[in-house]
Amino acid sequence: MGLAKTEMFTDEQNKISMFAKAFGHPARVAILQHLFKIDTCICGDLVSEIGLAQPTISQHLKELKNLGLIKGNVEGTSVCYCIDKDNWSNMKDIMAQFLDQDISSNSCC
Amino acid sequence: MGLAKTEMFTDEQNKISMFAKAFGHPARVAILQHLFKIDTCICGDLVSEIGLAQPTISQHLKELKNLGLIKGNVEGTSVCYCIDKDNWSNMKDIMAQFLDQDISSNSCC
DNA sequence: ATATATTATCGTAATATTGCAATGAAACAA
DNA sequence: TTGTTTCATTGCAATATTACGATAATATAT
Repeated sequence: MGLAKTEMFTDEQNKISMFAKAFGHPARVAILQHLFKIDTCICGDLVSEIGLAQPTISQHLKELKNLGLIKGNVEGTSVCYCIDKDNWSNMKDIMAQFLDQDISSNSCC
Repeated sequence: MGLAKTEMFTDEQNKISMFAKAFGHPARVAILQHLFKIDTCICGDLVSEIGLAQPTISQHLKELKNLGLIKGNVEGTSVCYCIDKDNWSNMKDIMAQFLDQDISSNSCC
């Protein structure tokens, strides 16, 4: 069906999977890494940096923006995209809670 | 196209996105959380715990197993699934490197 | 006004993902 | 053997994702 049954899961589980889905494409990982690296960015840079077509990059940026992980300011004819620090930090806490679960030693495998 | 152009990205970027994709569905998040919680598990438990049909759970388990995040031992008629601790730890390091990037303060937004 | 530059949106094609009913495979019990 | 239990696999339908050409929208420059 291609449709996740989100209503049967907790808000936390849905939130984790939504953030994870955003990182589930190497282009978005590359975009975020580049935004961290230069800390100020316009989309044109990304198109030449990443190697995908401009509409494709624009679409990936839109997804990251909808999730709140980045924000963009219009500056003349171009748009300046950056990491949204507060939301990134918040996301990191949620993901860390999931990734850093303790593993006890009485495993059967 | 639905096809990610993995060849234009680094191994690290592809690895991050592959792990993230595994966490990109709430059912797999729930499965992993449950495996952490009880530390010994058979698939039957998960079907009643999660609420999806048995073939669906089995498919999600297969994906997690293929990535190496969990492993399964056959025990009579049932299969015992657990977290693969070494691989989980390794994945955590890779994800942390991505999530914990420093944000300098000369942002434009 | 016209041209240029930059980004967003639309439309479409190709592929991937999700979910489940039906069925298969393997181990065990009676 | 025959049935039961448990999990995997197959096959299919519905939806989502990815990518990009064409085009629109906006701001700036000449």
